[in-house]
Amino acid sequence: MQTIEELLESKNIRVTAMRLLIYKFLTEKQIAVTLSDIENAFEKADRTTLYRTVKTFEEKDIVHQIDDGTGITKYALCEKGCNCEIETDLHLHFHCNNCNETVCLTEHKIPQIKVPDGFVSENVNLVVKGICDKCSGQ
Amino acid sequence: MQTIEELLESKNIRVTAMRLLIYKFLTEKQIAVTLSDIENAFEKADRTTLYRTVKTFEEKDIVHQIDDGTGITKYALCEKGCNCEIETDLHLHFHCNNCNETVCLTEHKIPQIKVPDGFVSENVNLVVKGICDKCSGQ
DNA sequence: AAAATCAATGCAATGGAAGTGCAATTACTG
DNA sequence: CAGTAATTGCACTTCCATTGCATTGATTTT
Ligand SMILES: [Mn+2]
Ligand SMILES: [Mn+2]
Ligand SMILES: [Zn+2]
Ligand SMILES: [Zn+2]
Repeated sequence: MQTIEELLESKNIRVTAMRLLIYKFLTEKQIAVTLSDIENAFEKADRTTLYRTVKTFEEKDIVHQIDDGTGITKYALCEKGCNCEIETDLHLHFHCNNCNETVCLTEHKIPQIKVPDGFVSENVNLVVKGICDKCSGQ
Repeated sequence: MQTIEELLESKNIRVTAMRLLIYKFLTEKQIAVTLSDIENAFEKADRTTLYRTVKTFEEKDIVHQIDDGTGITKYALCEKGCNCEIETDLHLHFHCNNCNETVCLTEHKIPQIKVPDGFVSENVNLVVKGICDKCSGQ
């Protein structure tokens, strides 16, 4: 089991207090978060720093971006061993219309999607919307 | 075959010159369009009018909104007989990474997606990204 | 037909999120 | 410890979406 410090170093990211805090925040959240969520959690820090930290994490495949259709970009930690870099880590995302939370369903891979002749599929974004387990009350 | 006027009236939308023009524009375009696209096509008209016209069309299930991941909302005419209102008209959308165009693949229905116990699926957004037929050169 | 009513349009302004330039600060290197 | 490079904070900008309000235009009522 590697520490967060070790993880960051292994990805060639300098360890800073801010980065450790944000990484920890992301691990504790079980859902995808917006930049505003992070802002609210770290009111002392500057928005830009938080923004750039997340962008750094994204470049280094520590988090992946999620477009759940709300119009606001969300981020979630990548699973260990995920292959974000080859854009083939195609798990689906679930957005709850009730609580507005979005979760990664990493177990649920996206099925092969057929496209018409002449079209070349490189990447797929699949978001299921509905009621999450917490809100459906079971 | 009903005229555009008849279609609008059947949906309880007042027929105006602007609405006829925008509807016609949408039928001529074979791809999903942004508000800016419409703006450029109607430079004499005010952006707000165009915006509200499209919103009206959307409410009345004449167009549907498409989130193709570019961050800019696009719109396309609904097929006749589509069931946007019950959110079960689940065709997929294709976004070309080369020409940046997005098309409805209305023939390609979205397969049934399994979600974990406790989750209730109400709607699915599926966007395939890659190279379109025009750009793949075949 | 004129008055009254209601919807559509145009203009101006706002809000929210994303992104950038630059200076100040902090961390690393020798 | 000095020099260098990366990180952080502040201010500013851009872009798209959205709203308030006055004006114009169309429809209905008398
Ligand atoms: Mn995910
Ligand atoms: Mn479509
Ligand atoms: Zn929920
Ligand atoms: Zn193309």
